Amino acid sequence: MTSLKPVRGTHDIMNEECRGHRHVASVARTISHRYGFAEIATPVFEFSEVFRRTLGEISDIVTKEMYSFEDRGGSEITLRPEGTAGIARAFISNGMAQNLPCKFFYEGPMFRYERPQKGRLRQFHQVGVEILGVPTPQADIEIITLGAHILRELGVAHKTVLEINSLGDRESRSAYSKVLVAYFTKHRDALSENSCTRLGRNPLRILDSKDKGDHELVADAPSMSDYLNDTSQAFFDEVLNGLKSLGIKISVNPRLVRGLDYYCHTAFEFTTKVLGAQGAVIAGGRYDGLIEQMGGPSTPGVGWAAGIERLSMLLSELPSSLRPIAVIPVDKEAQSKAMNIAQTLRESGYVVDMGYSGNLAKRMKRADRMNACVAVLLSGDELGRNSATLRDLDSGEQSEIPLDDLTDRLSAFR
RNA sequence: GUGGCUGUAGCUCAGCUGGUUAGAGCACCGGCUUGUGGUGCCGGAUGUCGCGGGUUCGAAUCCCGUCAGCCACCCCA
Repeated sequence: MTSLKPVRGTHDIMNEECRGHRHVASVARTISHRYGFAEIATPVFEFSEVFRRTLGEISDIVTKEMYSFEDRGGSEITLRPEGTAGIARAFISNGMAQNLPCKFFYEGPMFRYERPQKGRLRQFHQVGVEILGVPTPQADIEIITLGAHILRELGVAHKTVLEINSLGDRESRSAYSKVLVAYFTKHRDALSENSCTRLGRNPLRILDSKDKGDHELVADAPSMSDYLNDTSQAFFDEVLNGLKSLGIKISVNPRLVRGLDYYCHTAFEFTTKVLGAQGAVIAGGRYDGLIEQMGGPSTPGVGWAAGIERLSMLLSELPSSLRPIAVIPVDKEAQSKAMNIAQTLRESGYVVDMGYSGNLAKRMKRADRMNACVAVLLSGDELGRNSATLRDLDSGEQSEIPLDDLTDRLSAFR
């Protein structure tokens, strides 16, 4: 056991946890489907270039978190660290610009070489959605509403808040960026070490620094909202109003930013306080520049991704699973007939458990452990009379019934 | 990548300032009950005390290293 451990940051997902993951994924899938999103499953690995181009050479993900390797044919391959890049690639590869808009839902494992922590693993799982080809705020509104809907359906909405901000279009953003760099450069001495390095490569990120000293500087820093040009402001207002009219509660957070260049306009996160430091459960934004940056036709996009593990930890209870029916042969003569009966029941849609060995007591015990609702006891004698014993495992009541009535009688336990 | 805490049975943990056969509860297996589970009673099995090295007459206990987990930074889902 000591030598056969899973790789750091990975683990085996089973039982309750597995059911939790499944539940999150299936709720996300069905609700997304209701909004017209079609599922897409891109490969879990791509040429490394796909991620380098979309995530940018300087992002943390690309510089230190990718699982990359050279395959036997000499290709540079990377296990996907997130889902959008693969979809953008698929969009271009398949010439999907021909029938816009495209609405995609995806689900699956992602890989990032990070130091494991609560809500942060090296192999983790996401569900996500993307809308490609819609330049107007309707897409932003729809996609955020979808996120809120999924959280509500999962019963975790009350544990989250929706934070939202606008990064403006390219013009607004670069104007703001200049002012911000100037401001922080002036106060460089007071800035934390981390933020000083961010000043050079990613000044916007200073805005959500966790350093206490930085907070004061940030509080007095020029605000993005003052630098949005008219188009950008109008866009943001429309998103905000649209969400309000759909009854979505929002909290505008002018310090919410996105690191990567191609992000513009809407940036949002559904965050929670109950998961410690890893508070974002759904995060996304608009990325009008992405497809073009990858070499495709200029196509606007907006999307989000959600962490299945994180959402799953928020779940307070799982939907109850179907209780099985235990089919129990009491003696050897009944063994093969029991198989037949179990098979018939399974084919008519019942969940049936039948153990492989053990006397009656053991099989009853097993039925109990499996949380079976009813046991069908079969013996040679009874089968000779064409009957079986039906035992209600909750009340303990049991009676002998004709085999022909079995399916009907069991329907009461469905 | 940086810092702090932790690592004893399948799980949750106890084991005081080093002292000889390493414990409990839950779970598991068996029996009371050879055709009846969930409660009860009785019994049983299970550990290279994370791994490697060191100090010592003696290490689960102290020291060093390493690996892993947790928490935070960083980053993000």
